[in-house]
Amino acid sequence: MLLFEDYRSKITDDIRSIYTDVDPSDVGFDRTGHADFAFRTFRISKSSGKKPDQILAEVSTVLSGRPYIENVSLEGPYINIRIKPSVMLRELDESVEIKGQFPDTFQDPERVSVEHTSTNPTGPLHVGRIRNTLLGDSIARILGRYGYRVTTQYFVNDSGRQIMALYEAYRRYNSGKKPSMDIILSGYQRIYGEMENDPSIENDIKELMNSYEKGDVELMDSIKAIASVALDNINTSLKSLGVKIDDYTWESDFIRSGELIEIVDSFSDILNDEDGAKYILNPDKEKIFLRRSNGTSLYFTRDIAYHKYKARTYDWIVDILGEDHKGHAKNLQFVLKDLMEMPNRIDFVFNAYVSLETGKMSTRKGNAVTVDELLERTKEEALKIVSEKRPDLPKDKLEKISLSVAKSSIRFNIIRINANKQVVFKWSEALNFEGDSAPYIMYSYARACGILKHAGNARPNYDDIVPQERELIVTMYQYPYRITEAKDSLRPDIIANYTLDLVKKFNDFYRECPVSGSDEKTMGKRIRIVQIYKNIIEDISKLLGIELLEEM
RNA sequence: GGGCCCGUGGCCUAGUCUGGAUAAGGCACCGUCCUUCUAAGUCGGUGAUCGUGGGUCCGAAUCCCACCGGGCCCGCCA
Repeated sequence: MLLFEDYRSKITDDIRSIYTDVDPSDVGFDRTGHADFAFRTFRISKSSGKKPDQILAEVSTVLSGRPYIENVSLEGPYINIRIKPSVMLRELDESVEIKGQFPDTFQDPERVSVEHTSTNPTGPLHVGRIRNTLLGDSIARILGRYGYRVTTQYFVNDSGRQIMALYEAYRRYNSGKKPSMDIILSGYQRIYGEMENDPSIENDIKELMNSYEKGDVELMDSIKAIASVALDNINTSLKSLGVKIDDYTWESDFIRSGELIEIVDSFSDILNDEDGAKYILNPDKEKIFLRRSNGTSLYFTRDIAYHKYKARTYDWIVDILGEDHKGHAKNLQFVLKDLMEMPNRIDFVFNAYVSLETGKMSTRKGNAVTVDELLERTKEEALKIVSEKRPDLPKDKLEKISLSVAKSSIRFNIIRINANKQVVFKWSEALNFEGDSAPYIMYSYARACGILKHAGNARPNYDDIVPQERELIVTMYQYPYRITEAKDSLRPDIIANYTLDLVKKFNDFYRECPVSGSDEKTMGKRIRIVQIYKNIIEDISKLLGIELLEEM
């Protein structure tokens, strides 16, 4: 959990001590610039018959006794509440100075698993997939920041039909050659083309699945070896964006262990049969198949086993899935919660698809922008720009800056959009580093570093706060509320959009409030403000995967 | 046919959960500011029937209903 002075709760509690029936949603941050907090009196006026100025008098009586309240005033039907900026600044400063961060985190014992990516190892990671990756990675980081003990998970498919096709392709076309991503991918694309005219392929795949399911260890190992080549390639791409997976689980592990058979057997009471295939019914009377008629297992059953595995270690299971998995997730939820009565909290986060202007992305059809390609081109573009802007810097520094800009931009552009919105990938947007972008944030950080480099020493001071300072302080103060919101709704885009708002406030401050050269009291105050800002941007950068630079 | 998601200036996005003060940013376009801590920045301007039509409410981008447009799903695939 997060530790900080929660004025919103305090104010809400005070108001509710007078009007017990007040709706907490009537007390909140004001977004219109009238105050810090606003209390809407409509409902209380109606229920109590009191006029707004009577309500103001009563609310003022309670709130004016609080040391953090600056003033309480009435504007139409709104009671506007302002917090003393010096108190907020002191709160921020002491947290940063003493705890090293604002807000401070109290380590929660609860353990959380965040599964993301889990893409089939059949080809290089592409732009359509990393939306899932980056969502999951940021969610994991946000939950960790909030205080949970978080582990990221990747479920590796080395058992499905697609992987058998991949392996069969390698065996037919490239047997004996050292497997590489190119060889694997081209074979995979080729076999789906030839399958239509050559029924022997289908038969061979079926045969492979049978041997596999019977526990042919040699076959399992061979397939795992091929899948590993693709997985290594994917992992290299993940690493290039700063994504780390803590735990890989292979689907084949549950076949080897015999657990899948136990799971199907455990449903014997409600199991139905269709030509030897086994299924159960969901509440909508739709069939959920658990085993094929030829006895081989299905992804759904392997996923049950995987979730049983996760439930042994984690209190809270979070799965990031493509929106095409909504049906799968609904059924999984039904089986785990209703049938197996799993007590763990389970949440699914869905991401809508990223398409190209030319249509859908597909590994099989070779119609996709890979992560490596995206990173390469973005880096080139960044290098062009930074070389123009900073001809004074040496080559290696320019390279370093462009790489950080590229990684950060890619992550930020994807993460700042609400996950259930469909996205069309456009190079013109990916290569734009102006406006609402990662470099905008990074640049403001570099400016903050510049200020601190130029400023001298001065004793901290919290007095005589001017409007631009106040706006920045209030926005920084809101940070823990935004972390909490993002954690509750599992939405990193909330943090991304908050950050843009925060940077704008910092830019206003930067323009209007010189630090070095100002009198000692003013400088003492502004150095503290800049240091807090720097600290919060550093904190946020870890949540969003932005690589900050002291100069750029 | 059934289910889920999305629709906000020319383009992209926030706000929708929890209804409330002038609908907030960015791109593009026009104009401004580098003798002061980095101009990847700043300030100002043009530009929005919040998909359409009903309804609820003192009050609707936000809630309800219908419809339209786009996406996804409805496999013994994953």
